[in-house]
Amino acid sequence: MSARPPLPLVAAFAESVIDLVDTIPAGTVLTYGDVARLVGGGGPRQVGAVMSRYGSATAWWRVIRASGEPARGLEVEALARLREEGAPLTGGRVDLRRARWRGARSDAEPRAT
DNA sequence: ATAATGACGTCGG
DNA sequence: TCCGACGCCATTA
Repeated sequence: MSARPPLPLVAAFAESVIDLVDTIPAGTVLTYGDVARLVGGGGPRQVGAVMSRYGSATAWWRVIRASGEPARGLEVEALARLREEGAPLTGGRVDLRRARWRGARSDAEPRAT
């Protein structure tokens, strides 16, 4: 049965992360911390680890850092993708205020309007 | 078993 | 607003 490479992290966690990222609508983004909090496990670094390993099969560019900058080393590519999707970019940075996805129970993120 | 690493986050200056 | 230091948590050396 192990028809796939051994998962470095807990399979449930990895699949949850991939599934959630795959659910992010185009033009919107989620931070690593948000993903970690939504899947309810580990931390942002673990999300990054999963993305680094299996993110290639997902919309990895929709997962960015809390600073609004895309993943380290993939900034250019990610920004190009985001721009294509119509994500609000501000000087090589994503406007989390507008671009952060509010579909998955975002009831835990207070935001001033 | 201990130390270092990583697609990060938050806090203080 | 920008920069640096410390903290997190699982994997790897």
